[in-house]
Amino acid sequence: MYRIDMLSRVIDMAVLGLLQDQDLHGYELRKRLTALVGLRGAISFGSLYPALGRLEATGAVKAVEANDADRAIPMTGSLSGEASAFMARRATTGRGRAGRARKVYGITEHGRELLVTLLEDPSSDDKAFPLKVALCAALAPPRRLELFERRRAGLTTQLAAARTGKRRSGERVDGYLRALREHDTQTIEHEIAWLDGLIDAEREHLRAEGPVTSQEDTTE
Amino acid sequence: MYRIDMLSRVIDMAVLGLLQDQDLHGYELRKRLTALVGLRGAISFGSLYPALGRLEATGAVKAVEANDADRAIPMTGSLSGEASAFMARRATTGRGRAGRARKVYGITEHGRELLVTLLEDPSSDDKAFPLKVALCAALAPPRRLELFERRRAGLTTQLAAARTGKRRSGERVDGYLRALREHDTQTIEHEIAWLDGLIDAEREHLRAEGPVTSQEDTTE
DNA sequence: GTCATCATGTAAGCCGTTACATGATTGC
DNA sequence: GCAATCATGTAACGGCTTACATGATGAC
Repeated sequence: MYRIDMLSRVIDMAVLGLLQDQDLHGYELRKRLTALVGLRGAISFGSLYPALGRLEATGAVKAVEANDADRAIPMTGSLSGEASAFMARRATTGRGRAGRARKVYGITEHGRELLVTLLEDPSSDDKAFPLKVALCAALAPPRRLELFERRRAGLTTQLAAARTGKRRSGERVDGYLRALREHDTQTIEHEIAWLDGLIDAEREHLRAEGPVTSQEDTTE
Repeated sequence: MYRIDMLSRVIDMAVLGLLQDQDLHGYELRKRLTALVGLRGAISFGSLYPALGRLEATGAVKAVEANDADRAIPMTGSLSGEASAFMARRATTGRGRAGRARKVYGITEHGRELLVTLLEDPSSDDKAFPLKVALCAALAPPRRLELFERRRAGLTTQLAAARTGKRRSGERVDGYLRALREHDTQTIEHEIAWLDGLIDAEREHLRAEGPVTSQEDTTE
């Protein structure tokens, strides 16, 4: 069902995450994507459009006709509400919208499941962790907690390795390298502290909201 | 002279940086490289050997015959000193060393110049900044200071953009995304503070060591 | 009338990883 | 004799960026 060959495709995760909130077309999607991952490299059309094609081919998203009342599609220039289906070329529906015919995508049920699968996959944690945090509201609370704890464990290991692996072989270490390593260590410690905050809040929430006590939690 | 098409090749910079200290063969180089960039993704042979080939072809490095007294080549199992040239196959020079014939590389004068060019190139700052810090001892003090200040300016811009660009269009922002952004902001602020320390130390050093006062500084 | 912005796509190329091919030596 | 480590390379493939191709519309 879910093509294994497209797991760990970070862009797919981001696209599904955005479409989960509302239907969007490619151009708008790219703007949101850039805002989402922002600092760590904006994505380009050359990877976005093929990604949308892939997701459509596997049935994770599908083209929709922009007129459902609740899932508002922003018109990039604002538009009232009754945008009829074929406003594409020279239409000037409502208050005029420009450019080529847009293709608006919506997420499918399959897409929602795929998103969860992608978010839960531990092998993509390293490359995609910040994105996963941004989208983790889509996860079941226990899975979310696991995500945070997995990351915390990984960082702890890194920290231990950094501290143990001192002074190996003929490695020259000048002041700049030492300063860099020191800063790296502090950055990791800072992230661990941040994660501890998230983990605490998450556990609090689990205790308050869902005292399930039985199985159901150890599924999968 | 310096092929423009190979600028911003991060691996080249790292290799040159390591060979600058001592002659090394590929296998050993990879271990050091992994220790150097460590956390942010270990490099593989599949990219290292071609990189060495490229650098050799352009004359930035050249194969050497491992016997200069001062530029000791670590034998991965320790070896005294008189490692003769053709100890390759079944030789057992000194105290036996295993495996295939090793190819030991040394940096050339051209390679040293290339390294400086690579380190000074602002366009590779983003991808390679930590590496540049690790190797920045090779830079002239004023260039080093520029590197730090350039980075600081970049981070400041990012921070400003993050603060200004709040609440755009129909963007949904949940608690997790907010927490992520908050953490990102703090991480950037932390790096700026760290850079301020480096910059101060650098300026101090410049004032004490080299009060040149004249030109010479504004060269290129 | 032409520039910027909106909008979608394709093709070429870069850079990197994984997997493969090869082979010697040391230690169990 | 078998696995692990040392050691060097090549080939296939993946995913992303750049550049190109196309085209409509609104603002100046």
